[in-house]
Amino acid sequence: MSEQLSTVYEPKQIEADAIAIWKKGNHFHADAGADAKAYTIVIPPPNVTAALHLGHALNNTLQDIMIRTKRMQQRATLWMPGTDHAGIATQTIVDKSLLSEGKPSLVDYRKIEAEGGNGRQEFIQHVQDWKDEFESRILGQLKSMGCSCDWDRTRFTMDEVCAKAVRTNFFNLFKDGLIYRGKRLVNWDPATQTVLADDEVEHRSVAGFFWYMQYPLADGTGHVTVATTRPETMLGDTAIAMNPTDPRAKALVGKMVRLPIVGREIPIIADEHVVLPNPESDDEKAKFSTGFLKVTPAHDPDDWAIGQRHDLEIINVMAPDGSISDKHGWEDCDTEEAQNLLGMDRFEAREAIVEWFRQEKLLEDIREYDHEVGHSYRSHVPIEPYLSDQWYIAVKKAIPHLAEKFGKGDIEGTDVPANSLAGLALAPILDGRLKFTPERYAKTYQSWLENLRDWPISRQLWWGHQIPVWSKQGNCQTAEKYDGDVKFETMDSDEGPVTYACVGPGNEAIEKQLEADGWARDDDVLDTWFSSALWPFSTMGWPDDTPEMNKFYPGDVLCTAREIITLWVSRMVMMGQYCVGDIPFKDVYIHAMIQDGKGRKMSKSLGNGIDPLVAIDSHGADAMRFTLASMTTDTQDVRMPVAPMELPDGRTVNTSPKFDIGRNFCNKLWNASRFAMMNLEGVDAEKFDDKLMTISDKWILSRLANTVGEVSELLDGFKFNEPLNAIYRFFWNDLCDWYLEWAKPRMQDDEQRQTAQNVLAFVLDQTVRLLHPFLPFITEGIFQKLNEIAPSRKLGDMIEAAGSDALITAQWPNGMDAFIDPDVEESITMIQTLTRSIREIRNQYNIPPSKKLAASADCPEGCDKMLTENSDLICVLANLESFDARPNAEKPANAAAAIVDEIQLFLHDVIDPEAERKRLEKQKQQIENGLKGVQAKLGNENFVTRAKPEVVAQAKDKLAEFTEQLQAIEKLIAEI
RNA sequence: GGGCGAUUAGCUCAGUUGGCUAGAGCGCCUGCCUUACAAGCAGGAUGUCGGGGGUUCAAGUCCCUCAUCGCCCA
Repeated sequence: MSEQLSTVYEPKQIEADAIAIWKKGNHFHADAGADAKAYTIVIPPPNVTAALHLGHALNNTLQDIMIRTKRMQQRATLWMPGTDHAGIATQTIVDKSLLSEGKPSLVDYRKIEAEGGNGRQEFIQHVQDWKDEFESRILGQLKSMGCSCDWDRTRFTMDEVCAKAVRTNFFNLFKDGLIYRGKRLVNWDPATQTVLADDEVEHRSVAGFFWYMQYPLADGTGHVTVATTRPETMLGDTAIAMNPTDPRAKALVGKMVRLPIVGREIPIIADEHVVLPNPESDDEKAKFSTGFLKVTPAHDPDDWAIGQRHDLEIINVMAPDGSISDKHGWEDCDTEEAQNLLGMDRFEAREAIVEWFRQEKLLEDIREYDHEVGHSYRSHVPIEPYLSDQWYIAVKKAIPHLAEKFGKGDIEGTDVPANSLAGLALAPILDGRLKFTPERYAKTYQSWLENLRDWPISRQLWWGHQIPVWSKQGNCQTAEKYDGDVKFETMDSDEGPVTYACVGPGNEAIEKQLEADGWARDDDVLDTWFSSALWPFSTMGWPDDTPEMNKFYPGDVLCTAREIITLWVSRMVMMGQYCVGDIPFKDVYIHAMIQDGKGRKMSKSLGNGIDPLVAIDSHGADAMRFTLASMTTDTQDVRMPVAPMELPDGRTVNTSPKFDIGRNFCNKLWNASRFAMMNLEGVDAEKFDDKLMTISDKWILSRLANTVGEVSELLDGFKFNEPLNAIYRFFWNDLCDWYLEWAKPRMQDDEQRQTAQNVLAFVLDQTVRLLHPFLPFITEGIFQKLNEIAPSRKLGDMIEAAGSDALITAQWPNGMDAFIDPDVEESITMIQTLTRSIREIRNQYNIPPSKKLAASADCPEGCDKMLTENSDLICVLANLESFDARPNAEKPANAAAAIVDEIQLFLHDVIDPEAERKRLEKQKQQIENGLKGVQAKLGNENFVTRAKPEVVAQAKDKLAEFTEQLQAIEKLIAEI
């Protein structure tokens, strides 16, 4: 690293070189047999639907910072990488892509499968191809960002190792009686035709209507009017409900209503759920209510509950695709009007039904109404509450055999048993074993678990872990011939009892036997989260007793975004406890969400996203990481202005000018290092003599020591922007702005060269160590050059930087506390303040930078010695030929003056009376302002008597100082 | 509907337990290619800390309230 190198940092080559060094040394690989204490982070697996975006870049940069720091702190460090199959999301996106290419899509493969062909396998092959492509792109992106994952251990949620964990866990849950078949209303996505969990439903405000429809009484004595936002569900109405306190209830409850179109006679019932009408009310429901509620148990969760209370008939009038159908539980579809509706989409049917009521003069009113409607987070169509058979996990059911380990009975203040799945996840946050950073997110986690409902785990998809359950009509439990891990359960269904056989992993022979005996495997797959929940240990080979499980579980940190808290974090803790008996991580770090410059979420559809690879092309990987880390505070959102930029290769791409911050820093680091290397020729650690160290040497070492302590502590507390700022200030504002400038002349001086060289080599070494977790590439590059030019970095017997072939495994800076020297720092601060003051005067008088001046100072007894001894420091950086400090020094004629703390500073032979008066008046004004403030405080008796003594003392010191300064400046003004 | 967060310089953001004249980077103005760096150096200007009320000797910081924006959950 010397003259031949570019004066501008070029990341490409350095990045490639560093990657080669790390690969050759196999430094990312974690040794399960190491003696050192383990440190484990398991990646929140990115899903294979698409390439990574900037949010992932942030997420993984932070994980890499933690991992690299701990690796340098000599922990046995594992960062487990991998990807998630993302069932519904990937299946949907592959289907869409097939459609857009005009190829056979899911509909066609379903047909093939239904006709006895291999449609399922053929479709899955397409998804598999997609997965292969995106997995490799994603892993490539992570590698380009410098993520030091243990690539040899890369996992995928559907690979063999993870699949075994899934099978094992399902089998255990089944054996524990926690998995059951349930028929109830689910969130149904008619587009993708699968059930969705509550948290896969997005609520959106929709401008809709209330339709007021008249239903005639069966006895011909009149009608009731119902208000509904979903007229199409009326086909499945099985009652009309009224509030029992409604004055009309007495006469009406018990009567029958003839359901229009269908002709079904349904009862009027009393239920307190019904809201009484009140046009004046602020409550929207009361405002729009007629007091009569149509009850459709098969198509509305509230109606379902009413149906349960009154034992109402449940009539499902829709097919899984959301069209009106008499094939799924609707038997009295006899009238012509009803027949006409069959096959219509639910929204077509809505219009047709409204139109029918209009024609029949039964439509009383239409009123506009904005309301929240659940939409599929994947297909974005409105969710249909739909009656369906699904597999559920009982989350609040006590598990007797876990009572001993985890306790039993409800956790205080909740209805969650300590030995239920929810309880297993709830307890660690309550007893403090599990911590969130920032802390406020613990509340999200806690309240979610306290209000958890049973979790539906089956999905009507093909892409995923197929449910390992075989079924057969009847009670078939006496099946001793299946020898192995099989658990039988007989459950009731509409068609009588059905026996289910759950088969554990590795029993293929039994599976074949079951099928030969007429058992049919469940077509459905498991919810994606079922396998994600196991990720912290399935990746390590659980349920087998592997070296990885022994060494690296439980892990340390999960780093993720806040929308993942309920989806992932809670289930990982739950299953970690249930499967392994311990929480999968102690800390959960929740980082901010990246928005564009206008506060909008980055998204493909808005075109405001940034591809990390593009940012790397435009600014370099280190620059991107620096900027992302520097923006990471405890806030919820960060804004990242997006702007198009033309790259050298001609592409115009979306990137962010914010990455300039990182690029500028890298460039500065590059050049400071280049300068250092140019001056380190001939450095010899054996020639270092601590007695020759100057105050500037002691000062930079003191500043370094402070920075090392600060940075280490902040990183342990999951701070990212603060440690980075601390290093920034140290490197740029101390090392570059002052120390390097002071070192320049010393490098030409035979007496001082070796001292300056050794201190500089040591400080640069420590600086790149501190920066390495943030900027792995450039720091590794600099470290390699430093190893060539200054192989040994030590300061005599005082301290030695432990050598290493590669920075990635070099020892983290430590043991520097003895270098902290407040007196030295105070002296240098004074020298800097004086220097700045001189520069300011020079600037204001427009004195050419090249012109050397003389200066002197009237300073208090005591600091004259320090200033005189170190006058060269001021001379070098203020471009003076001489600087002379004495107590009671006289102001020379024609000198400009300034007050600096307790010092009067004189810059010789530059006087311009008018300018000087103006300048001094301005400073006088500042002093007076300060003085007024302190006087007001001390004049307040309450302040003097009630404020803390040290605060009062401080104010008194300030008063004395301002008073003196004011006298001095008034004298200076008078003398002009 | 419940919860969380944000509102500080033109922009993006810091500001720890209340306590010196509220900071940084970018941008802006002035002067510099001072042989490490113009992606740089030196200096400068810019704030009723969203509005209102309260607690306190003292509030950007704590409490109440209003407004605007965003997120999570139902």
